[in-house]
Amino acid sequence: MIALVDCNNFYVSCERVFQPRLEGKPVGVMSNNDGCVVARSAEIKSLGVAMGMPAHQIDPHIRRQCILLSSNYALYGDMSRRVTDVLSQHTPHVDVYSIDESFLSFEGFEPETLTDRCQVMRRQVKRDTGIPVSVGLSTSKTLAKLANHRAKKESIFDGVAIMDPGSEDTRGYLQQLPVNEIWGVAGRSAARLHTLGIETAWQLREASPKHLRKHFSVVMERLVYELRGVDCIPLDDMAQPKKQIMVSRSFGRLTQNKTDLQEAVRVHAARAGEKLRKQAGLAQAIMVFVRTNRFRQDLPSHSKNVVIPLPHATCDSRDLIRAASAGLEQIFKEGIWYQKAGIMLMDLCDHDNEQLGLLAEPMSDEKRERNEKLMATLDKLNREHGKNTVRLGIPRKVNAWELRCEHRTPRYTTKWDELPNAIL
DNA sequence: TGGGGCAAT
DNA sequence: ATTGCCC
Repeated sequence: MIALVDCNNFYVSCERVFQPRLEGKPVGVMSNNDGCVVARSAEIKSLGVAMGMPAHQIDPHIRRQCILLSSNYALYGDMSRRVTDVLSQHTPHVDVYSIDESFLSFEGFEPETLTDRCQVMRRQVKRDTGIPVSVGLSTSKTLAKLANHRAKKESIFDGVAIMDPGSEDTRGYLQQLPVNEIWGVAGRSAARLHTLGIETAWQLREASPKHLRKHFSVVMERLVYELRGVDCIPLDDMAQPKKQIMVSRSFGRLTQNKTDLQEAVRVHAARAGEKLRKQAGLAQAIMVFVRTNRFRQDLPSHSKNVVIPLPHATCDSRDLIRAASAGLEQIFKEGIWYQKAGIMLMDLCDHDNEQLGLLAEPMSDEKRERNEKLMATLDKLNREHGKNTVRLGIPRKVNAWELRCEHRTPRYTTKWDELPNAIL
């Protein structure tokens, strides 16, 4: 059996742990740059604030009743780790799927005991971390996800729902469920399914996998089996090293300033290097891209990218920064109002599969070892003493590309000087 | 008016 | 290489 544990309104719940006065109020958390609403309390949902809605599009009358917070990823990341720690006490197989969702394998456990077991787990998460979670149980990840959805929606389940793939109850549920509510089926795919006469989850389950593979892809074929209760996506599938690594940010405000873009690209390249070293990989190319704000039709639009091959496969931030800066030189244009810059590491490989370019001279083992040691030390310092303890090149304190986050709460759990204050 | 990743084309 | 799609 597989359990999907999903935190309820996760970012909002994290904020409420440290600000209980937010309980019962319409609270939303916005994406980076205070752009869109990405987490909503039940109360703000019933005011009609939709998921992903741009904050500035909320009706001013509604907006006045809401509390909208900037994202506080330091807090959410730490709370997420605490939740995962509790889950790990209940089964050795925890696969973290996203910041607020984990798949747990309960293989070998008695299925009859699982609902009770998960109730205990759920209460412990609430008691130890303050975060409310819901649990869906079934034999495939897709059904576990649907069971989780029911655990949230139908109060009879008290937060833990189990779906037997062969039961009448499951059949009835799937028969009334529109395909677009299945995990992995959204607008476009749903519309195409409709043209094949498939409107409900049950019809998809009963369809021919081969037929669907022809019209869609292996992903949709798998989904049919998943709906039948056959688990097709192995847990460690998600722990595989990434094939590409991207770091990009919109700027806090538009900028024409080349220095802003240079700094942003350097910081992004360094961050990407960190991610790359974490998965013990090497990159063989890096792409740099810049673009204007697509929504500003009053300004000239401009979007450009360039791929820079790296002379040798590397995870050294200095190499990545150098290449990224060279790339920016090629695509930067004066007089353009830029909104976003980013880099993508491509052609990733591991240390054993490094291919030498035709013209590349192999680096001496001694030199390579010194470089690796330097990067390892850099990562360790930033890990143990907080990020930005050591950085390559020093960005200016005030710049246009720093994110907007005017309503961010304190980083209660990760910064000594932002601890919650118990003295009134 | 977000960020990240993958697979199909 | 680029685009579309998904969360």
